[in-house]
Amino acid sequence: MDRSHEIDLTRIFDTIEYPEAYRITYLANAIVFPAYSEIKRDFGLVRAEYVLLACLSHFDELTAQDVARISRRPRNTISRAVHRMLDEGYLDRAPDPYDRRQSRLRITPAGRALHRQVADYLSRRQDEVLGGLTADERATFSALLKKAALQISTIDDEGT
Amino acid sequence: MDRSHEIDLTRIFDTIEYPEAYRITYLANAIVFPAYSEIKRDFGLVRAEYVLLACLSHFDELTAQDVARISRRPRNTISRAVHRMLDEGYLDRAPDPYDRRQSRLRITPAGRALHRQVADYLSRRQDEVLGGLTADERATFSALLKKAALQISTIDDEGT
DNA sequence: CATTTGTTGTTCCATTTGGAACAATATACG
DNA sequence: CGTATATTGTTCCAAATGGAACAACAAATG
Repeated sequence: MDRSHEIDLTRIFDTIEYPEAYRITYLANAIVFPAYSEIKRDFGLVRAEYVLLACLSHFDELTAQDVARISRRPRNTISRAVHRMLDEGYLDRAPDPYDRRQSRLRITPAGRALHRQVADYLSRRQDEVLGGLTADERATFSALLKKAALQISTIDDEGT
Repeated sequence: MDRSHEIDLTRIFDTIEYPEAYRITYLANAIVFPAYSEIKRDFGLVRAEYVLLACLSHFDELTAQDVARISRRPRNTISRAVHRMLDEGYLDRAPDPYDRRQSRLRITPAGRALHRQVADYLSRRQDEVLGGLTADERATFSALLKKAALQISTIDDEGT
């Protein structure tokens, strides 16, 4: 416990030029990093891998490209994750009869079970971090997060 | 514009097991990634580097360790960033007379100028993403983000 | 004071990462 | 129909990344 020069390191939350962006990324890091380390340690899963499992747990059939779009991650990282998860038996892949470039991915029961465990780690950390909010605050927060997140899909799809 | 199977990719915002965590990281990615790419392209700065500049723009003297704590990034990445920014003349470093393990870092005017440019990229993207919120919503959102962010400092410092 | 324990900044190394280019396939358009 | 353009999944490669170990120094403990 040095605290020798004793500065308030949280002051930057107010003074930074992009306060919301800063706080959002700060929160994201604070939630995801610790959980991510545990997940890697306990299950050997890399980020793109559990993202893939999460997506396939909530859509019953997706292409790799779909996953990339949902998760906003580069296609090649998803491609790698797909191979790995196929090898481990967490995924099934079937060629799309109508478009031979792509394949349709599905999660297996084993994959789903793994996802549930991983999701627990993230939920726990999420609740820890948001534990300081009242139920009302949290509901409001959650709703605003959703609104902002949906806004992005609007912005970034408009070029399409 | 294929949209061949036409799925609503945003459905996962509601069905995911950790909705707030998911939305937060989604927002963080959506804001930071595009800005980050531009910053790398236009200024050749890597993430730890502009984080370092941001910290030093808002505290007039910090050690590398302080920066690591503020930014929640591993010390070695900060160490690298310090060397690079020193070489480029964006930083000054002076040995701490009271503790010869550490040095005191300060930003130079050139560093500050660079930070301002970088900050613009992030502000712009932030405002784009949050553009869908009303002024009231945004104020509420900002306050809740801050509260949650501060909560983290509490949680994670308690072991100290 | 001596020894143990903790901290800082750094280097080393293996892994992860994402951009770019690619072949295969599909779509658009003359 | 045939040629140009776009899309999908993949491989290649260079770069960024973070954990672990390290030396130098400081603080705590007996």
